[in-house]
Amino acid sequence: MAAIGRLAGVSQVTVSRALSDPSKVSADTLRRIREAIDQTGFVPNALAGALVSRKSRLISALVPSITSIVYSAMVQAFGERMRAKGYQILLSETGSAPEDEEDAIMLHLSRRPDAMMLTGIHHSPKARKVLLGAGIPVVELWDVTESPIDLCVGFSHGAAGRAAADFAADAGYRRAALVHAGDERALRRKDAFAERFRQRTGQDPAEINLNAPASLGQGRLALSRLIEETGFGGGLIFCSSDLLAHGVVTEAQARGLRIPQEIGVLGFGDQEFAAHVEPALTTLSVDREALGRQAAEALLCRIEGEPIDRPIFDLGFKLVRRDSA
Amino acid sequence: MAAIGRLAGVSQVTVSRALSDPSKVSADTLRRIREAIDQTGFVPNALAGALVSRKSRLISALVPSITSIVYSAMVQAFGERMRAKGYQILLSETGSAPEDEEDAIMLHLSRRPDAMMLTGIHHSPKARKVLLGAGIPVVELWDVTESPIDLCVGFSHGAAGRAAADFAADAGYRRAALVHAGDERALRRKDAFAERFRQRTGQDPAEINLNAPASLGQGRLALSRLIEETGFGGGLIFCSSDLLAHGVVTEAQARGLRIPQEIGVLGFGDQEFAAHVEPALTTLSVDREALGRQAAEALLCRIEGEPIDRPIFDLGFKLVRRDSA
DNA sequence: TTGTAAGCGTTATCAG
DNA sequence: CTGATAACGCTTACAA
Repeated sequence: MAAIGRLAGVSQVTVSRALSDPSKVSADTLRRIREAIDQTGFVPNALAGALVSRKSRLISALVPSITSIVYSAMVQAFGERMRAKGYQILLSETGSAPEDEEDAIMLHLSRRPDAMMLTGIHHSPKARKVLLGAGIPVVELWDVTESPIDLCVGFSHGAAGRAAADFAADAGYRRAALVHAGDERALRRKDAFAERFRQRTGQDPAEINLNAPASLGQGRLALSRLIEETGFGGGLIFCSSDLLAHGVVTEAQARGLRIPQEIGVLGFGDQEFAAHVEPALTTLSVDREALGRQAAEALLCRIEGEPIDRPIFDLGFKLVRRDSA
Repeated sequence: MAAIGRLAGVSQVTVSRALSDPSKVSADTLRRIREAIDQTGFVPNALAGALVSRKSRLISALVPSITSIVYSAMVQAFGERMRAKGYQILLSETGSAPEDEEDAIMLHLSRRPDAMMLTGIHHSPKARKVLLGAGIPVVELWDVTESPIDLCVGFSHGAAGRAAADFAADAGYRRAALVHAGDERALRRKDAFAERFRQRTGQDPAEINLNAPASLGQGRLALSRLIEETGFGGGLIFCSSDLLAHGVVTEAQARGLRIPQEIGVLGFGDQEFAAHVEPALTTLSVDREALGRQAAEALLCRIEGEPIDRPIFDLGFKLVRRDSA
């Protein structure tokens, strides 16, 4: 900046002002500064700016995985809103291990983000403590709790599981099976489903825990295992994601099983393809974009010091009935 | 750090050393410093460190979209390798407009990343200039060129299109159609396919430009339009992504068209589901993880000052013949 | 509207 | 092994 100032015949501070608030500088000075910048290809150092102003304009975001459309669509909406407000996103994948999340949190905090977005409401005690001490707004996503670190935006997985079980019972299914990828929130939906389904029908659902990232191939595998290992002969299959549900549908068709007559398939997420699969997937719809947008909005309020009446945002879910169940 | 030093009875500099290179500090001092850090919940300020050391340990990555598995899988592999080496990823979506990319580049550069990853080899002249001036390693992904900004890792889209056309001609297809989402690299594959197919068969392929993000629904729409608008009656359909191909397959089945007897479907990418679709997709396979890993490796070499004999990495592609064509 | 001075929290350098 | 001192490149007072 000092060099630019010399070229434009002004001091370094004036260059700083021209860049951060052009209205504070005379039109002529501004023009000369702009020229000097164009000539030299000067790029201001945001590190130095953040250091002294204590505002990094950086938001950190921690998600289990970016290859899952579930999280990437949410981060996309989150990032879009943040970018519109002049913030950049520092994104990290944390996997599913809590200790990895803790490391990632420390690393992110060292960059002094203006706010942080976390996935889920389960964090190590140290992570919680450090986050509280950082004094920045924090939003926890994909779940709701009465005791968030700061803010939370999500929905109740217990309620989602019960809604799925009620749908199954109401639709007359007497048997059910649960297919899931082993992620913590999916487990809670599954447990809630099992409990409610048992109450309603007296039957225990069969269960396949894939312990692997959800994929079409895993979904096909799940139906095969369900039939071969548990002797599943028909009923409703509640999958922890639409991708698994799509796999189950594909495998059912390959085996000549009729959907929904012989087996019903209930997905989760209402991803783009759900409506276009043949037969179209019945699924629990979650608005991932709304989740991301609302999280951004809430953080922005906190950053700008606006009051928030209730830090818990329950965005709910919707059961979308199509043709697979 | 000064406060930690006071607690541990040492100077601020010693604290800095204990953190950056524990071997430079006596065991006893280290222990006292660690204790003080645990007590206070101190998190070092990487902004200040980066400012003075001129090493931010930040790598910026620019991709068109993170919701496309094509890019997210690549970024995942890239990020994994970088994280293992102690770097963090500053990720931004640039969309497809070159001027947005230019803005994103400036913004990223202001954070003084140690290296930068770009998607594609087409950038605005100003972007090129600024990048060259930044003096950091740059890798361009998903394409190869004889004149990269610094490094490039990818494959030839022209060769891919020609390989697809040769496959079609060799397999005896006399008619072909092209379905694509309008992205620049897909257009080059398509053009190369069209030219080669014309040479080989004397026929011009029909074409559907969806001008929308690839999705299962868009793939179904594409086949409908192909049949209704162009009167497509059979032949090979070359899709710009597996997702579109999956949509075409789904729509064909819904219409009772037999694959590959009546229409052949050739995808692009070899995504996870390609092998599990019914019928399994024949596709051009691109190793996205290898792309990300190789890009990381090349940047790491540059950062560490190791010599690179040839800055152009052509990772190629493979035609995987399955059942859809 | 512009300039001066101070300082953000580190690392690098040199000395002991 | 440890400490003092000087940057790094900005923003924030405060003064002119």
